[in-house]
Amino acid sequence: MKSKFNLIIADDHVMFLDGLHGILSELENVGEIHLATDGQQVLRLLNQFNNVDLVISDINMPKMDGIELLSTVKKKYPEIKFFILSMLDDVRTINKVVQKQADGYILKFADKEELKKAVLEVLSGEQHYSQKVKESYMQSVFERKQNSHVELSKREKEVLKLLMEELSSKEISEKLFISVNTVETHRKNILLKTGSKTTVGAVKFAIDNGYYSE
Amino acid sequence: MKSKFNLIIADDHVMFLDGLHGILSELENVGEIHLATDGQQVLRLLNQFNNVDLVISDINMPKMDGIELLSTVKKKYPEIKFFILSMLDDVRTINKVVQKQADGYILKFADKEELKKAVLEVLSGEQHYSQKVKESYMQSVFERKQNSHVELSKREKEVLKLLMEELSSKEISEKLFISVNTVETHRKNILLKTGSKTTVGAVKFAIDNGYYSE
DNA sequence: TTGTAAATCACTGAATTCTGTGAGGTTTTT
DNA sequence: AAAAACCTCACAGAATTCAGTGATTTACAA
Repeated sequence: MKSKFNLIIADDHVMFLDGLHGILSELENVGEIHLATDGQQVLRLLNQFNNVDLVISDINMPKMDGIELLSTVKKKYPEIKFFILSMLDDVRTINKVVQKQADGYILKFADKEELKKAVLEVLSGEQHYSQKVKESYMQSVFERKQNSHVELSKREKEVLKLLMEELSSKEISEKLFISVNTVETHRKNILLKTGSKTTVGAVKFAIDNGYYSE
Repeated sequence: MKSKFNLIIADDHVMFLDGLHGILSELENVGEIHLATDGQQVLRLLNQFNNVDLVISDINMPKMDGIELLSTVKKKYPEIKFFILSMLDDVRTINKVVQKQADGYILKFADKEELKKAVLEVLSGEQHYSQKVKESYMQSVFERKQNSHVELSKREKEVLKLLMEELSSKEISEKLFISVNTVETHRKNILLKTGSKTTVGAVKFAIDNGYYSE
């Protein structure tokens, strides 16, 4: 294990960045700390310095957000540790982060001791997720079990996607060059498969399962 | 002008609070700094210490948010300076803060130098608003009614929430003990306010804006 | 080859949503 | 005190969705 590690911290709130910088410089085995206010800047820094060990990043940032940055970094520099420091604690965000193999996820509600601990853990190869994050993730895993075996057909997905754009059955039928009756049948089957009573359920399903790209 | 001023800083992100504390202790004419993680705690501190000169507060906080706290403090302790430190830069929020006579509004995008400068200015009786805040406010003054910001009424939120549970208008009316016609009117207005063509749009809005807790 | 799933279409009737318009009382803001 | 926003209710017709049933064709797999 190295004695000095070099970091990049990214957050578009400069003031928060200043605070983080202060907190992390208190750690003895931390060497250089580079600061960035958006994702692209992080990539430039990684290009410039080839001795970076850990990237700590917020999610909401201009130009390139933390999730996208995470993907990019993990693909291009698989050996670099990456963890998310965000105030977002919703299920969907957490899912994305876990899916993309982040080494950690800390909420900004945490105090600086937890942050320091997390940094040290991640640097030594462990993972560190906030308690709340873990709970949310468990919950989502449980929820997913309920509709994981749900598979929509290709056509049903197309219909659902257009439905998400607030089109009526008639409008969808015109877009897909099929009969309104057919669209209605597809919708019926979508409700059946997703266990929904109304279109509302189908919309929630679509969002939960990524059939809808906002 | 006093030589030492005492502050209270309030933010529910403990880590941010730590950072702020560090930054502000660098100022020479700052004396005691009290920390709080919600609005009610600030009120308790004000009750306990009668030598506080300035409160710096975030907006999003549990128990009592920054706006409400601002009102309360300004009413009860008109001589105490108060400024908002938030990441919210939407027109509506800014309007409220300006209306309620805050001594300043700084965005978390600012750097620590601006924060220090702002603190000193406010302590010496001036106001300090971030450039962006001023711009947003100006814009809102000109645009007046063109508020693109969507705010649902309390009742509308209730209806939307039940709608998200796949209830029909009839079922919602039974839950809220109101007429079906009323529910329909609320739904009508929800579609209007959110600019939706169908319920699908309302559902997407609900999810995007956290009106739906999965 | 037989079966299963998918995609297509049709018909009906009931239920629900959407659109439009109006209106009276309450609460909040200005 | 006046204005604006909110909550309530009503009616009505058009449009849409939902539920149930059944059927043909294709495609892929057991």
